[in-house]
Amino acid sequence: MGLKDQKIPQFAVIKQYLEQQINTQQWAPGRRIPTEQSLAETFSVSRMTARRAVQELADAGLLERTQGSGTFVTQKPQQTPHIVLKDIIRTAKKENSHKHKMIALDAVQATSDIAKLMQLQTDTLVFQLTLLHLQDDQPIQWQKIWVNRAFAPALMKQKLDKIDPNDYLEWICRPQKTDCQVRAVIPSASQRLALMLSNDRSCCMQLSQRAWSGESVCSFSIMLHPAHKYFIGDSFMETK
Amino acid sequence: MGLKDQKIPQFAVIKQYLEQQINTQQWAPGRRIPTEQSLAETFSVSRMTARRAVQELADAGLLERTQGSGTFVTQKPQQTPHIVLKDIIRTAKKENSHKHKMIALDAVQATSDIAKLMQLQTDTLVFQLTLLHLQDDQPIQWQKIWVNRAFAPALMKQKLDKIDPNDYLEWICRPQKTDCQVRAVIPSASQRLALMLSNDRSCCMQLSQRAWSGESVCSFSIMLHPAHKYFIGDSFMETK
DNA sequence: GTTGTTAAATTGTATATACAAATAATATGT
DNA sequence: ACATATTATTTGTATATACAATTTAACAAC
Repeated sequence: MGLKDQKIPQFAVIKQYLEQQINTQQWAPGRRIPTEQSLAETFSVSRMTARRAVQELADAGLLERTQGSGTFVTQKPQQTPHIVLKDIIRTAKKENSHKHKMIALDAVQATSDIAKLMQLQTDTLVFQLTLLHLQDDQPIQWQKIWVNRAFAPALMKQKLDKIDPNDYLEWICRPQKTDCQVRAVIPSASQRLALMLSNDRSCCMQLSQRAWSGESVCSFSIMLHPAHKYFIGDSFMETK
Repeated sequence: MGLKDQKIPQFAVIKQYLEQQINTQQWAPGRRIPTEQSLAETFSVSRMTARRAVQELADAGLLERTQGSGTFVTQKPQQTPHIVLKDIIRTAKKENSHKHKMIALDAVQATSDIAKLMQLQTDTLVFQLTLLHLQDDQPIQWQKIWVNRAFAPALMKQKLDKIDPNDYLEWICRPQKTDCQVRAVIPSASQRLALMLSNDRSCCMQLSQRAWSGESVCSFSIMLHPAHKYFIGDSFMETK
């Protein structure tokens, strides 16, 4: 065999060719690309092999296919930007610079708002935790958690001064899915005090998160971060 | 044929079965799933059909495959949540409830900060636009845009009262990539005035976005939204 | 026991074929 | 000219088969 006999499969070769045509705008968005049959003949492969190349690019969103009509270059990449929600607590824990402080721990009746969010009856008993997270002894997050008692009946028996309630809950509930929301808010007086925000003209990034296990809500959590210590997205603003 | 003879293809049936086994934890993460051959026999289909079901779930990230060994349920220790950055201006435009107002339009020398962000020499001339976006005649976004003149030399000749500068820039620059960042900020006096925020105890969600074309930055934009009119993520807080 | 070889099992790539389903183009009938 | 029917094109689903590549297990040699 020749020296250059790579193990690049043929469908990958076709895929590469198609990608190149699309990315270099040789094939404008909306334009129809060669049929599977045509590609198969051009590259001397079977239709199924050509099909795989086209199909995978369609799955990736570069192409759109309609039965009977053909395959077309996707009109709008239409990239609504995605961003990752960074978990500064987890980061701090990895650096061993994290501590937490329990502020309050009660069993209370769910308000109608909380009950709705957690899909429980109003006045159902839920655990309510308030805590403060510190990094290098500086407050970075004020957190309030409401916990569905069905998922963590022994919560109040735990040594929640030693172990982070979030870790305990994750261990117990094993949530598979989460809802998230990000808002900018003005902290209350007590929150400002806890976060040591002297300036009364300060605001916070509030992260709300609902943890699901199957069809039930295990917990609902509100996390408040001082705005100057937390942002989300790419960190291009502080390059150099 | 029977009444219930749906057009559900067989690979989809197998896919559904596999998904169910995984989601209900019947097959724990890390566990090995039946081989293609085995699935083919169980469901009385050819191996290629069974393969398709497995492959598509692997592509979706639910399964992991290794040649020679087998197919396994993916272990996902934790999922860092992703959220989409909603573009309320685009939404408003679709509802025909959008207007915009130019506040300022100049050619200025880039400050060192802006120059760094846009990868230009300090003091390079850039266009600087300030505008206000309204939905149903209510201000929803204050925006400041810095534009690389190389990408839009004729910008100031446009009728930017009629056409949204963002649309013009997208048309001209055709950005392929964007950097994004979200912060909570306290608006300045002029911003508060423009956004009609009477309360001085209000804060804003600030979205910074850098648009790239190839290796160059076409524009940098800061978008300020009143906190009570803008959030990102899932909208579970206002269900019902 | 350790090492090397062989064999079996499993996924990966590829082909040739057949028919179904949806669309687009063409022909037909009035 | 217009509506209808037919045909051709193109993608979608499915099968049967073959061989390659990789991993795991079993076995043999030392």
